[in-house]
This record gives sequence, structure tokens and C-alpha cells, in this order.
Amino acid sequence: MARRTKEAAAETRNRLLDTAEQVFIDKGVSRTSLDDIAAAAGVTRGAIYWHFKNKSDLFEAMMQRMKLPLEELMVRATEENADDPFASLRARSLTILKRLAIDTQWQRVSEICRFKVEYVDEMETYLRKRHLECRNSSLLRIEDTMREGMKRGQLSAAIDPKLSAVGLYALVDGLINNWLLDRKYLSLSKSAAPAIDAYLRGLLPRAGDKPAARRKTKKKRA
Amino acid sequence: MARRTKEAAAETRNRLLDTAEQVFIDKGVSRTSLDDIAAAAGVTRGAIYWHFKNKSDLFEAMMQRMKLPLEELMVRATEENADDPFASLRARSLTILKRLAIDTQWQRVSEICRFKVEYVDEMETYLRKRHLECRNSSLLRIEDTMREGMKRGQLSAAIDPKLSAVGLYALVDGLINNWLLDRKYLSLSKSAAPAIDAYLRGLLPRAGDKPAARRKTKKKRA
DNA sequence: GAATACATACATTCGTGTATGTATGTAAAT
DNA sequence: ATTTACATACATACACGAATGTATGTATTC
Repeated sequence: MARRTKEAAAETRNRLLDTAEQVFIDKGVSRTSLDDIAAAAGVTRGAIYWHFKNKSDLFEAMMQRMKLPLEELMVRATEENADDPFASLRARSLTILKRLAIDTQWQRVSEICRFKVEYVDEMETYLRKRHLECRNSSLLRIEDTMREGMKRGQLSAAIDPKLSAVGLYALVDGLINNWLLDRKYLSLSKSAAPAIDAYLRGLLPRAGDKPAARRKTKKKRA
Repeated sequence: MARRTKEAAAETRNRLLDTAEQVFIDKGVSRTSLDDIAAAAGVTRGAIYWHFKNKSDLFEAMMQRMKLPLEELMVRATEENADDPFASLRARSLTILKRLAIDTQWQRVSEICRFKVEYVDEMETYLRKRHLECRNSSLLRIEDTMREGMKRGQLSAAIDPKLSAVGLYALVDGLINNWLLDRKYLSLSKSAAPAIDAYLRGLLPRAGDKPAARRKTKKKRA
């Protein structure tokens, strides 16, 4: 075969990435040879080496096509959710969990990142950076939202917004990974809301709270 | 070299497993050759093939030596914690998280299971089974504990004990994995308690609860 | 006609599994 | 207490396949 049109080439490239997602799930990234991907996509390794430098380059391209669920959690959080911080955190969490339950590409790539790739060498560098950047920005935005909720008296003045953000992030992450471990056992759409709600209820104002308007006094305990 | 005494042989076997833990972390399971492990342990592949069938057999032996953190979460839960279910769930969660913060072998093996091995073929069969058995038994015991707490009025009568158990399990799992991702960023011992406490507070009795003594009536909503 | 989008062919490396070698421990027979 | 015989605990050597990267071929498209 020979040169194809530009759109056809782009189509080949995308087909390679789509195919790689499935083969990676079946065989794992490291046990997948480039010939496995090429054959499954109906081309040869020549096509892969034309579009990509090597396997980890292809892997990165596959990842760059999309945002992961947790990367969508607090996206555009600064311009929205000004009115009801508490409801916003709940809605955002449930939104990505419910979407994950039906978005098959999210499912595939999430499963690869959790179970089908080893975090070593270039993969580790890339994946760790990506996860850390996601977590850092998400935590900052969750924290901001919680501070806003505290200011409005929606959330207890006694909570630590930073640590509370960590808990919510870990909970959503844990729900995702546990669902991915066995999708038939527990329904994401059913288990998500009770778990998120329970955690958020635990941040509500409670009996022994100081009123609301304590500023940045350094005192931790009265 | 030639035949060694029985204790020396058992020592070699253990040294191979210890060494494998470290090499797996450094290079990932699939990129680790048996020669890598043998050389790092000061022996040759002959020793490995004497003690183990192949790499996945060695991996399983490495895993079988120990229990994972989540496998210790609800261990011996039936005979203990009869008196204070709520405090028991909190104490058990914090116990394994705090131990993980200092138990370097737990850290190594947990990191391998999360980041350094691909869940495929025999590895997948083994690891999935192990995780699922852990989760199933843990969830049942958490659920039982929560039911006991509900009966005593410690926990809200409105919660679903099964789904609430899933949330707690996911939260602990998420805290572990997020700490493993970057051990320097967040301190397990500091972030664990606030997160667990917030979630458990969300299960406490609240204003609109039906009193306490609703039995096994099938009605879900009044 | 030059660059493109691949296919094909080749050399090389690397890891595995197995076969074989070998020196020592161990138990029984003497 | 030796000797004998065999199993043990590895080390060494080899054959094989599998995967990679690159070099080269080739038919289009622009």
C-alpha cells in the first residue's frame, strides 16, 4: 500500500489509538507488542512507527486524547458553583461517577491506568505527573469551595477545608477504582450517592460549633 | 556451589522474595527479568527455578507471605467490637492506616499491587480473586457492624448499611492509594482521621429519623 | 518530482525454559 | 565411625522465540 490522503492518515492514527485501548485492556501494556496493535488495526508496524516514536509515545498520545474522570471533577469550578458550594460538590461528584457508568472510553482508559499498566520509566513520569497535577488542582478547588461553604454557614466551622478536600477526593477515587475492579458487583449509579452524601453530611454544622465568623485566628482549639 | 542446609535454603528463598519486592518496585514486575532478581539476591536463575516455577509463581509466593492492609481491616471483627460498633469502625480504619505509614513491607507490596504490576493472565486471576475476597468479607463485616450500630441507635436508622459499608471501604482504599501516589505530599497519619471521622459523622442519627426500632419491614420509604 | 503514508525485510537484543553439571548434606548400611 | 547412595540446592550452558528499531521499498498524492 502507499500514500493515502491526509484525512485517511488521521483516521489510521485514531484507529490505532482506539485499537490500542482495547488491546491494552486484553493483554496489558507491557505484554502488548506493537505488532499486536497493528494487526488488530489492520495495518503493519510500519504505520505505527510512522505515527509514533515507540510504544510509550503511542501510550501518551492515547492518554492525551482525553481527560480522566477526576480531571473533570472540578473543571470550570471557579466560574460556576458560586451560589451553592455544598450542592455543587455533591453534583460534581455524582456527575462524573454517573458519566463513568455509561462512558465506555472513560471506562477503558480508567481501567488501563488502574490495572493494565506499570508505572515505570517514561510511563511513570507521565502518569505520576498527570495524576499529581490533577490532584493538586482539584484539591485546591475543592478546598476553595469548602471555604466558601464555611463562610456561608453551610459547612461546619470546625472542619479543616484542606483535609476535608483530601477525604472527598479519596472517596471519589476509591469509588471509581472499586467499581472498576468488578463492574457487575456494585452499581456505580446506586452506590455513589449514598457514599458522597454520607461524607458531605459529616461536614455540616453541628452542635458544638463556634458560630461561623471566625477569621484567620491561629488558634486551633479553643 | 552445592547443596546447602535446609535453613540456608529457606533463607535463600526468603531473600529472593525480599529482593523481588524491591526490584519489582524499581523496574515493575513485567520488566523485571528473573536474572535481575537473582543477581540482586547474589544467586543465579538456577536458584529461582529451584524454589519457584516461574515469575508469576514467585510473585504469588511473595504475596502469600503477608496480608494486605485492607485484609486486616475487619479481621477478627466477629469476636471483638461487640460493645461499641461506631468506635470500632473508626479505630479499625485508623489502625491500618497508621500502621501503613510505618510498615515498610506493607508500603512496598501495596505499591506493587497498585502501580507496579499489570492485572493480566495468572496475575489478574490471582490478584482479582484476592481483592474480591477481601472486599466481600470486609463489606459483610462492616455491614454487620453498622447494623449493630443502628440497633443501638448509634447510627441513623435511615442509612443503608450495605451501601454505607461500600463508602467506608472505598474511602479507606482511596486514602491508601492517594498516599502511595506521593508519600511526601500528604501525611497519612494526619489526613486519615479527619476523613474517616467526616464520613462516620455522616452516618449518625439526624433530625428527621424514624426513632430506631424499625425491624425488617420491607418498606424502604415511609 | 518530491514528500507522504505506509509495507516489508533484516539484524540484534533479550528473556525464558530446560537440560545438564556438581558439590554437598543426609540417612542408612556396614 | 566409615562408607555408600541418593536427594538436595543450586550454577552453568544452550536453544529458542519474541519483540524492537531501523533500513529500505513502493505506490500515491500534492
